[in-house]
Amino acid sequence: MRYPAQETAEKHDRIVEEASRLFRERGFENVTVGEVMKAAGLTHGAFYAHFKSKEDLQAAAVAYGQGISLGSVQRAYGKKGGEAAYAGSYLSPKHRDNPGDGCTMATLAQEISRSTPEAREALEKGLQDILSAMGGDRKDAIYRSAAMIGAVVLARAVQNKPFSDEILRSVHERLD
Amino acid sequence: MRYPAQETAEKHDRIVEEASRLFRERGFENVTVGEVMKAAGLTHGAFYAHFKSKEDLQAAAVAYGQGISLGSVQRAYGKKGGEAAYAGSYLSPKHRDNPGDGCTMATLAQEISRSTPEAREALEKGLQDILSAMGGDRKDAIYRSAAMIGAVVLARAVQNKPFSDEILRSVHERLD
DNA sequence: TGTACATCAGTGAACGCGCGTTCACTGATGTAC
DNA sequence: TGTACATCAGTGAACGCGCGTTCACTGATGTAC
Repeated sequence: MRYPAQETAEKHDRIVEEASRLFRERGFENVTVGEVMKAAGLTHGAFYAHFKSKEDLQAAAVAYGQGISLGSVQRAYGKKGGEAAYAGSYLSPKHRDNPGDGCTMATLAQEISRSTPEAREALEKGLQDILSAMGGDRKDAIYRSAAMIGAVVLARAVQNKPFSDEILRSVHERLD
Repeated sequence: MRYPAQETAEKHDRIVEEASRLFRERGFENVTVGEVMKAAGLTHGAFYAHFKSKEDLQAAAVAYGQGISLGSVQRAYGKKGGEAAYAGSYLSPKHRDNPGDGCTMATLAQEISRSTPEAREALEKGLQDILSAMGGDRKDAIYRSAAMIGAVVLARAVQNKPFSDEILRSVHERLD
């Protein structure tokens, strides 16, 4: 049956949000369309009323995730000492241990670099926006971003907790 | 039929080498067992005479790839000015454009962090060995590694060539 | 303002394809005596 | 040193499962007149 336009739009957003979270938690390839729809409170068949394909959803989910990240950067950099505060939270055990709520680039960048132009475009635009929001010297913003992302990627790959903590701390110290 | 033991061992090595290359090029999930075996000059059925499962191969391929990386670090850091030379080649367009011949962590770390304990262990051991081979201050080695890996990950995700080059250059400058 | 009808999000069964894995079979190797 | 036999890497067909996608159908919404 047909549903009110506003409800449909809300469901659409919910699909993107849940997809973004699930993809960051477990990777695009390891999440099924059915799981995303179930998380959004719908059945899998309805998916194609909202998106052309799973890859289409990926691009939307990446754009959404990058938007969230941009918001975090803007909020942190809005206050003084924001640069250090942002590095502190980015390089925290909390961020490392909760990829589903964290930076899209630190969870999906490698997968996305082998994915569609649309998904890559969404990541790229998000990164440019984030670098702008960081302000200051652009080279410095790039370099801080690379170091933070690399640190979280390595800290998540490593199984030994003290070693993982050491990675976060070592990079954090250098960025202060 | 049965084959000479030495030939079998050579084929085993070839499977691991080709797998490592293919996984780095296209990701573990996007490479089939059949493709790996074909690249090694065999048919897919023989795979299970060499490995228990595809995941088992992944761990072996990661260990192999990390071994190659360790060799590169040892060779570079053996000469004076090795630290800068290593950063220069790691952050080169050539490395960015040839993931199949490059650093395993810069291509597969995110996928591996969601994979088996064996694959993660192989990555972790490789990283520890590399940090040791870099010598000097350990915090510095960790921080340089994170920045270099993050830079290559971002440079590969980005589609705009000048932007991608800018990422490599910006991080390179800070590490000199 | 009311009525007729086209639209379309959602359901759940079904399809089809790809891929990891298994299996029966082969025949040279390598070992036991 | 020769002979019998067990081993086992390799082949290629087949299996089975999961997942993305399609499809017939439903029925309330929203629009045209």
